[in-house]
Amino acid sequence: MTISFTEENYLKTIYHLSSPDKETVNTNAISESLRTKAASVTDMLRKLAEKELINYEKYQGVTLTDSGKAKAITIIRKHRLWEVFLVDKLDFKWDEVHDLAEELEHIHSEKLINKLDEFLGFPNVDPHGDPIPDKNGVLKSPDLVPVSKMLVGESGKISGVREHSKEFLQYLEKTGLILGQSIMIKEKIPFDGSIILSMEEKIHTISREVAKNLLVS
Amino acid sequence: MTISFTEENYLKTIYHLSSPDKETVNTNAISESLRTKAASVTDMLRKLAEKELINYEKYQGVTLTDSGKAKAITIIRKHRLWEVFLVDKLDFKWDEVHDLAEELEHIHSEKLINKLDEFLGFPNVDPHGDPIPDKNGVLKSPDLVPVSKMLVGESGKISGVREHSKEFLQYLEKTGLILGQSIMIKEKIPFDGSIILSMEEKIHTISREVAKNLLVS
DNA sequence: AGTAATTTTTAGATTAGTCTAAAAATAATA
DNA sequence: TATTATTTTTAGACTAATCTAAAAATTACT
Repeated sequence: MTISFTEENYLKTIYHLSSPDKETVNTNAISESLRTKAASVTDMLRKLAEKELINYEKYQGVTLTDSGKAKAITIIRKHRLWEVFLVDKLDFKWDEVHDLAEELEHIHSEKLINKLDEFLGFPNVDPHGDPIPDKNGVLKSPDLVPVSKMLVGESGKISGVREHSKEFLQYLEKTGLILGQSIMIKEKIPFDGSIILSMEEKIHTISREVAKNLLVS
Repeated sequence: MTISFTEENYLKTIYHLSSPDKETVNTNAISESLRTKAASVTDMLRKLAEKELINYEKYQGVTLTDSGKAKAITIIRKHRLWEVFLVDKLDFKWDEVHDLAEELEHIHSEKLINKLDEFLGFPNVDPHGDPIPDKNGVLKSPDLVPVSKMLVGESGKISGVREHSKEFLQYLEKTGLILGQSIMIKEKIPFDGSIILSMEEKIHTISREVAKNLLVS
């Protein structure tokens, strides 16, 4: 069964929008995420259901079937491996690779991706700290916590981000809050949720928004 | 101006079908090469002419404009660089990379391709001996001659192929007629055009068809 | 529970790329 | 040159993915 570029994007989006606790994803969420209209989403959902890639009941939202989930995970694997390639081998910056990987993830060749995996040394995470599914679709996600959830006095290592926009990543880069850095929470401001932390002997203040999107282990 | 995947394929095909002596390409040649119907080609030609990528007069065939040619060369550059990557870095065989490169050549990023070029050490030719245009679209084609044109007693180094099918490349591989080998013409059989040559002290016979598609320098 | 607000779906249209069948132009040949 | 054969184009239709506008279903709120 062939699966189009567009269908792949829908599957990936549904995968990203579903969480372990609330698996079902609704039409509007998908349309927002893909910047299409809800009506277009409905059409596509019918098509994906036809192909048994999703479970779909009118007005009730969707979940991925096993085969749909497998497809989505393959795409994510490809996306993240390409990101590693771009950063590690071609010297791209971590804030430059997302859009390119969105294109590369649709190249159809299992052999290619497995050889790329090997070439890169079977990496476990991509440049943003996101885990890379293995050849069999197994994804072991290290459990990371957002800085916003840490308590005063706790420390940890920056290990991932929840938001992949260029703006956010460039801000982190500029501030020095990059993967691998150790931080310690000094103070939490109740008023606006901003957080004061120390890193390499220096003091930094980050907003609640940033704290929520920065993950430590 | 955006240019679609399909439009790119038409440009590339037109480029490949035009030769220095007979630049204009006709509808049927394109439709055969792309395995579409002539009617579809006509539609697309109108569109490409509209975008000033080709010169098109009804019933008179087409030529590429400068901008169309530049686009075609960029695609060919990408194709060939990806082939080098696949063979040199990922250990693909030279007969496995064509179709994959056909997909990869449509990834849109000048930065990517220039970084890839650098990563590969600015190669001059792809795994089949085809020259790789540089960043500015300059393509210096080493002039190769088909084995079929060589005279008895002449020798040369295998440096390219005219045909990229898996079948042909696998045949060459099996026979040992690979790039870099030195050969010497022993005899040419007038009856069927087949050629007897020596390579590494051994004698090989190749058909006219093979001789026409194997290039030496 | 009944009404209002929101979400989702249907209906009908559009664009890109393709197709078949038939018409028109060009090329080949008697 | 007249006729035939070939090539190319037009006309009209189809599919995938999208859209807008309106209808239907669900959810939220008195």
